[in-house]
Amino acid sequence: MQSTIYDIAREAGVSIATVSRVFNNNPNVSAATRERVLKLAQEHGYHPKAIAQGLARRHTKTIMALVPMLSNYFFMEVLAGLQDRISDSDYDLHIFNIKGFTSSDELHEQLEYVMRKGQADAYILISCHLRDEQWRSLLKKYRSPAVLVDEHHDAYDSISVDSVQGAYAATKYLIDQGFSRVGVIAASETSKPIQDRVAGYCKAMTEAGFAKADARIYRGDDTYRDGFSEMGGYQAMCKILEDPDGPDAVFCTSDIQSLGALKAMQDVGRSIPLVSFDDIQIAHFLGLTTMRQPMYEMGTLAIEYLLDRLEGEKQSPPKNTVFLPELIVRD
Amino acid sequence: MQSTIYDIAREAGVSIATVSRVFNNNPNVSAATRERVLKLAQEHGYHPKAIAQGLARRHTKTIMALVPMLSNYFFMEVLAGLQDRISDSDYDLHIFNIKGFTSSDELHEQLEYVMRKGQADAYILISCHLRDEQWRSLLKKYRSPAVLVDEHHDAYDSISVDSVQGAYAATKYLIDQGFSRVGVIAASETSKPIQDRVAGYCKAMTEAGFAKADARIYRGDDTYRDGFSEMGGYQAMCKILEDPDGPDAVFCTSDIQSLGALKAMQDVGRSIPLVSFDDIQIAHFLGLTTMRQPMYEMGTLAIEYLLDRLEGEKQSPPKNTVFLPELIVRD
DNA sequence: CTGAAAGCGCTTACAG
DNA sequence: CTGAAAGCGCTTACAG
Repeated sequence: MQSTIYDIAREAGVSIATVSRVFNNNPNVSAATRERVLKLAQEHGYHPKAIAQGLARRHTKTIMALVPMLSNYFFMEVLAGLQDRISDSDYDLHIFNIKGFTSSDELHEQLEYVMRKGQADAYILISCHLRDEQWRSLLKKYRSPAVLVDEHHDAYDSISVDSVQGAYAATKYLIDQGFSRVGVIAASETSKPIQDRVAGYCKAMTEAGFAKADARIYRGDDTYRDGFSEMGGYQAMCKILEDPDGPDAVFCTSDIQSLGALKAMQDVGRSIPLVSFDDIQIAHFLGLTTMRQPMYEMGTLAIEYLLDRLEGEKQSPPKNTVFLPELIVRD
Repeated sequence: MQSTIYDIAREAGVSIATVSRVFNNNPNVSAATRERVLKLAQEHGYHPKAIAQGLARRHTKTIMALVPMLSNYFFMEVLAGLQDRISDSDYDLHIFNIKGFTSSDELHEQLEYVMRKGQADAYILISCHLRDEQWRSLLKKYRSPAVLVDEHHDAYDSISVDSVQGAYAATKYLIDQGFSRVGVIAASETSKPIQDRVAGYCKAMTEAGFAKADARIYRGDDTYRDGFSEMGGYQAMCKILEDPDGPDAVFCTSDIQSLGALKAMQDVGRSIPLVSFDDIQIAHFLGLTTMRQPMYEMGTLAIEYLLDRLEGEKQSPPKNTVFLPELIVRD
């Protein structure tokens, strides 16, 4: 068995309180006994167990990021910000992947499942979209600090991007270039970001004087990752290319879908102007024109919000930051 | 404060042992009191804290995946396998991102830092490369089950890919096509997979009768992610394109570098045949010919190995699986 | 079917 | 500078 604080204390001829003190850098330990304890610990490979410390201290010095689709490029960029910012603190970041769910009720349930175990001092909920009453019920049960990323709710600290405005700007950009049949590659209708981006597209179209009937909305398979996938974009673009009355320019709801769309165009040897959304790393190398989300900054900000709740003003009203996506022109 | 088992017990008029039993699905509880307890728990939002359970039970029902570069496409595919396989068990997966390190000593230290806290019952160490004595010293201190993925050591369960053979096959494929100046886009010389892949390349070259001097090795910036980056591949390809005596075909050590290389070729309007390594998701949509690593399978297998240690034969000798990469021809 | 009690491995006033 | 003791929130034989 791994040795415990008792083993070390016994061998060092001190009480467990003293051993605890040296590991907590309490100055009230003589240099001699500190050294003796440390040496013994080294020999035994002893270190206080986080679980026991957590119980005794009533906090774990851990922040947990909950994310539905870990294998998502958006998340990875947010994560970079999370990591960089948290490494300045004395908290550790644990990442937990929410299993597949088919309804917001299931998501709600799974969020509860992990939060109620109380494994972390605070939570970062990334790309989790719930209904108002679900957010409220969650808040009522678990009062550990939580920040929402890529989602907005008054009762929580939150950091999101204005998808409607972003999609609006992207579409308008295309319209202003003179394209008269701008289409959109969307994905699952149940996805909130998709709803917003389609809404932004429609808004720009309407404002430019197009009729409702002029809306050209295309979707590929949206069972996998809500359609935020290469294949989703590929299939949607295939439909576009087959459509004799199809778009002469396209707004695509994510970079990863654009990769698929690009391949579809390449396969048939045609090219349609495309504006995308996200600006993940590969976008630069794909030469994608896209609406940039400040993913890294969203990550650092999320940690700052949480650290503030944890160590600063715990009771201040929720802070909601909404970023405006920025058009990055390439190609 | 969150309510505890004592609150529920008191209100239900039972002992904490009984409350514990209902949450552990112990059949020795009358339906009536089970219901009463559950109802009260529901009202209070009570659930046993994982941390207290862990201490009392002496295990956490948690497996932790340690990975140096979370934002790595290779890891994401492994992760998918991890997730799918673990969801059949009653273990949870926590992911911990090892902070940046510049030497294997630092990596070693950081691995120790997290493992010694004993937060999980078992560990999956992904793409962690240490020296023999470092692996042994780690093993000596922490006897929780651990499996190595993308790394090999006799003393541990491990799952890896034969990079030398993979690179050899890729290079030979190019040589067999009649190219006489096959080059390689490598990355950091300190990276073990890179060393192996360059070795495989050299082996194929030598075997085909080329002299040592014929080896054409190119590298871009390798400070970021050991050179496993779009930019690394981009820069290396730029050098190739500028070299009048440059390669007429290239083996590239990873798909992500190939993306950069592709862009470099596109920028100058030239194209050189490329064989890559990994077969991450985007490879298909990029039309990359590549040596496929069975990343998903590596993930599922890793969980199986661990579950076996945890619940099956704890003392059997280490199992080492080495996959052979498979050539996927595209383009 | 249920409870009292010991124990998991720590931390932290409190007293000296 | 150090120790005895209570407590963190649970589980689990043991006894009934």
